Amino acid sequence: MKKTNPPFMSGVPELLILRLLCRKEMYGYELVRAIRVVSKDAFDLAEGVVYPVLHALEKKQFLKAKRRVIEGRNRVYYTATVKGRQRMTELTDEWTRIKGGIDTALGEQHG
Amino acid sequence: MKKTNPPFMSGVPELLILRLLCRKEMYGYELVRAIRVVSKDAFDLAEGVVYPVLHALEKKQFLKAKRRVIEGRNRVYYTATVKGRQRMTELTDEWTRIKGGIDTALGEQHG
DNA sequence: CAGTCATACCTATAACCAATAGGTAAAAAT
DNA sequence: ATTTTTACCTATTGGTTATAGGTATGACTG
Repeated sequence: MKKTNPPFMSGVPELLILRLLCRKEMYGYELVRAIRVVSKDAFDLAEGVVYPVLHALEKKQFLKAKRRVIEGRNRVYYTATVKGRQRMTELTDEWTRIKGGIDTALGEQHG
Repeated sequence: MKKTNPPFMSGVPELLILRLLCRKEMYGYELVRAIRVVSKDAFDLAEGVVYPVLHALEKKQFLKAKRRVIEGRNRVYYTATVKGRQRMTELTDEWTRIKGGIDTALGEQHG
């Protein structure tokens, strides 16, 4: 009994990651913690979620990766590309649209 | 190039259908149109989406089905069961939680 | 200095579910 | 007569989250 694809989560990792990487460059392990922080613990995305998303976004050229060694640690820093910023805007707009649709539908219920 | 799994749509059909069927009984074809109406055209779920969800929800005993012939037409009317209402509440709460998480994260960006 | 914890990366697989693209049948409208 | 609308259905695809592992190194702790 594995609980995958929980409701309302599709697109969320991508949006959060893109959003953070539009602000500043970050590495995967850092993103995992940042997502907890900026969502005030609403989301706790495991590394197994974050890393594959990073690789997919890089493949789609939404992100650019740079390998660096910092304090003896090997890190892969990611930044959003121009395409990535566009994608982020699209996703944000889509989020607004869908949020509006759901809240409209829920509100209608007692109308 | 088929566009499945669009962002932010997971759980949405289930929530909308449960919500509508908690109000009053409806049949599938009616639900398809009702979803457009209550969401003010934000969502246009095809029959191929709605019917499988109805069957899944009935199987999980969230819905009860009644076959009826009305005006010479064969219809399958669905209503939410007690379990279905509980599920609807859970889903609504989860929606609120996740919406809050995303909006918090998006808001944090310029903080 | 051995063992554990934290950092930092990774992948394979499962499970789920929305979307597409069909198909059937009968009534109503043109 | 033909097309449109009503009303039901299913098989398949595809994308993506979640889980559950695995590897390696540095830092802390007893």
